[in-house]
Amino acid sequence: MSSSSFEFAVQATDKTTHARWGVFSTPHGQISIPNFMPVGTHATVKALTVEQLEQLGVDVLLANAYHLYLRPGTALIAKAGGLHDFMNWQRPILTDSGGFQIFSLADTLKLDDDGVSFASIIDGSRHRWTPEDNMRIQNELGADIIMQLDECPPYPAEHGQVATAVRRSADWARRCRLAQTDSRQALFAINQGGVYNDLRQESIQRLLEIDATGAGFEGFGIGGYSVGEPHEVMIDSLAGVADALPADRPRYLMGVGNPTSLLRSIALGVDLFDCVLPTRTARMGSVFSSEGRLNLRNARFADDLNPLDPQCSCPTCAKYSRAYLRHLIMSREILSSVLLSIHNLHYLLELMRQARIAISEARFSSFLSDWENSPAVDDF
RNA sequence: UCCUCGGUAGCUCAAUAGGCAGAGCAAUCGGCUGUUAACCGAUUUGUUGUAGGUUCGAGUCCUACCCGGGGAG
Repeated sequence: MSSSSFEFAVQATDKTTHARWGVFSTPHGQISIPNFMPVGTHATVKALTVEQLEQLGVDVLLANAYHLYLRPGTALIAKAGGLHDFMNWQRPILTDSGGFQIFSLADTLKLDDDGVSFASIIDGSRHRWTPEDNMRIQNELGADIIMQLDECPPYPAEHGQVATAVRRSADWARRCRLAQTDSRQALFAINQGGVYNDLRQESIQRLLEIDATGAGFEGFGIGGYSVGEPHEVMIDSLAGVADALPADRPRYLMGVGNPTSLLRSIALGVDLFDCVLPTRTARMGSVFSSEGRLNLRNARFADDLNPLDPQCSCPTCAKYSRAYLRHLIMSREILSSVLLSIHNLHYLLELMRQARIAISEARFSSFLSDWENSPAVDDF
């Protein structure tokens, strides 16, 4: 570890799986692991106030450097005192570099070994980032954890294309590490390699070589999954990745958010997750539940006066019926986004709490098998 | 009573000169995974007011009637 501002303590490791329970300490507080980070791309988790996020027990939020750089601009956020003050969230924040946008907004970007050029999706203006530029931008944003600039290839992608992304991302990790010197910010490198096991391992080796030069990474992201490959393919591939990353640093599986994937990944040794799934699908009327995914738009809920999920302890389930929530969705009332986002985030956060307890009590395996046999398990 | 305009999907409306009746919304269902997403996609519904007529062919032209809006008296 290159800085004393950050400390990672694994308090228990499951005996039969690779699940870990612990704490990652940052300047803005502790992050328990395993944990889920709600996504707040534009410095807001859509539809929710920071007070609601605090009440949900959120440890850490994710924001996006690409989008915030374009609007409102990093200068304003720096002037406000950084992201924490700007958005009034005093707990940990992680910013994503914009690497995923290199994938998801490929039409507007051009990549080369030295960096990325792109046209603003807001006004078409031209921009260019090197890894060093990206570190400066994320430094101005001031998150506790920042991600290296990386290249996230699509799926499917040719071996050669993914290999290029692996090598480029590793070189950018090196440059980000050299450029990032603020001890208040942890830098996470990102593993790539798609579904090619040899490239995943090559990526890890390249990152560990940089790590071994003295200026280590405070954690590791695992990127390039959940971009369209079948779930089983991801889990099979991930099995050889999480375990190969250093045990003394947190492992963050980027962009994965369905409940079963979270638990299976935790069993493989993953500590952190983020995903738009709970909040996006909530806004669209779809919810996690002890009965599995429910689409509240379905007509069968029209006169269902039962709680959303009778087994859920969230504020939404405590007070509102399925029929009322469906009415809000069908009427396009913005309250539906609020109430269902609260429910879905609570669901994943509670799942993570239960996983932590299970690991700490050395019974994660049975916890996982109970899940696999429950109606809540996701359909794949 | 007369004149006039109109009647097409649950709703609002399209449909060249007669030539396979179709859009939006609604409804029903599906999708969403480091957010360009209060989004995207699929599907369903018709005695074209009624009864006749002309025509190879009528939502469209002709006749009568029914219903509604407007106007005149």
